[in-house]
Amino acid sequence: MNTSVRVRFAPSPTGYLHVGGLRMALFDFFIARHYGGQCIFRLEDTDKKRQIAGAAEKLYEVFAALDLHFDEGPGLGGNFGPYVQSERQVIYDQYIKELLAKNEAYYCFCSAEKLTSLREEQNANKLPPRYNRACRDLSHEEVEAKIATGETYTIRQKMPLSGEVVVHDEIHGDISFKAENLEDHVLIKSDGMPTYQFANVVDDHLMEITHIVRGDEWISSFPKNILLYQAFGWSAPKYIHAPLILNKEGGKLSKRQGDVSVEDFLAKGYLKETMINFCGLLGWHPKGEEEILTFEQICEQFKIEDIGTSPAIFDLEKLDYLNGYYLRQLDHEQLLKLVVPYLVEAKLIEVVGQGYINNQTGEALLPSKLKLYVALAQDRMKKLSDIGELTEFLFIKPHYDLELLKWKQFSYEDIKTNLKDIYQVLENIPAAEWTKHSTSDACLGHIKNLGKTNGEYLWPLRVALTGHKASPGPFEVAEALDKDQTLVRLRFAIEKLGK
RNA sequence: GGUGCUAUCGUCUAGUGGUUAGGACACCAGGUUUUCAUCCUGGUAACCGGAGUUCGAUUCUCCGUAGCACUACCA
Repeated sequence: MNTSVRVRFAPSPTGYLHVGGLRMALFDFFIARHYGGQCIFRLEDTDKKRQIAGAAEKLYEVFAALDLHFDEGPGLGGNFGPYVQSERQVIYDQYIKELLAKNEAYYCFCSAEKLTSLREEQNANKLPPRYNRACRDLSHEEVEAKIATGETYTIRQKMPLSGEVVVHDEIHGDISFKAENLEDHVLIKSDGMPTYQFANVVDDHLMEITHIVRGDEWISSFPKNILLYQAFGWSAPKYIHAPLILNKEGGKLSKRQGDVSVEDFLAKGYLKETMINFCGLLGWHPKGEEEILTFEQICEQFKIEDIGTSPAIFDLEKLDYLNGYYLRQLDHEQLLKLVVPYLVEAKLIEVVGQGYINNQTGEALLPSKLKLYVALAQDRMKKLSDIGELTEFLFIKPHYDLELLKWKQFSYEDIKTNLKDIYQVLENIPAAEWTKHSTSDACLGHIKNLGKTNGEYLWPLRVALTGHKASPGPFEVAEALDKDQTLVRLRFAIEKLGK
């Protein structure tokens, strides 16, 4: 018997990774890594109506993008396979026979229509909708006869008729349910496939899972699961029901509202560090006051007993903050690499061999220059996809209203004079010495000598270079642009003012 | 309707039978040689309600209220 911690992430094949799913998987990883165990991936594809081709591969891709790697799973190997439930049919067949033999389960021949009308009737009479156990006490002969005539059937679990079932959750403590509220639920569907409730328990036992982390929505089926373990005579693993993640309105996070698929977040340019840090903090909190944590740091700190109990709202503002923070930590080389696909998408550049071309002008762009462009946006980015909007003015001469050049109550005449003045100063700086420091020193020195204020020179200068009311400072922009382009833009502004 | 879970600033949360109830995001103000952003400093802001236990409850118990989940041959 394996004594180390084993946890599993067991998604159904929905075709994408939900942020709630990521949070669950993350908790699994944190536990596995903290307590020194294995994290297993198992695909729960027992619903034939919801089959999606390549679901496991798609999920693997997302996890790979997040640098998260399972220890066992389909295609990964491991001694407890197969790790796809649809490939485990013989196992379920064997175990349901055992349950039947132990008289812990029974055949049910009630049709779906019959069950539906029963439910409707119960609802109409304000009774709790529950299976009436019509087939629970069928004799062996009756069952044989029905099967012989080809009647379809399901197999249901025999629940206790009275008493209380007390189950223990690692964070909620004991939870008790009255037997009368428990239903003889279906274990094997009429197509022969197991339900989640059955496959899950059998697989968790066979795969020697020690800790089950799942969402709070499963609490209501918790007693059924425990009863199944008991029916088999197995000891149950520890259960951890983690709080749900809600949207801003306090409702369920759903695909319809967008913003639930991890792929989408990644595509928009949220970094893996952000997703891991942010989702890791949903329903769990470190002991200390530092909230910016790497995967490794969380693994080190993560304790099961620190998992919270109340639902958490997925706060996009904090996600943006966190992503901005991680973006600012990147060096320019890393940032450039990450941002190139977004610049291409924004049609600002094209990648040609090892270099780039400015898609707006058709001119070649040195990587060192592009790096300067990108660096200008770094402090302002919330996500990688912001890059286009933030740097567009560098690639193409900006259009702006004349009025934007005005600084406070200065006249166009004043602005024009100042711009011409600054032009002179800048023109005198040799191209080879053109840096943000040299331009800044020269301009600021000049303004100071004149006894003027920075704003009356620098505001129009900045607008002339960027065309925006909010942008990086003029000297950084001038450096990124180079001397020629800076002077071109200045002349353009001066001409504009001349009209 | 039934069953269950949950309840501290707007949000994520820490915390305690006696605390100036702490941090982070957001927000506001000031500073950082022009704007925006960054950065720094400061600030506003919370224990759902009612009983009970107790010298004393935000903390423990009960009731209520609210939110959410489940209530399928879906997971």
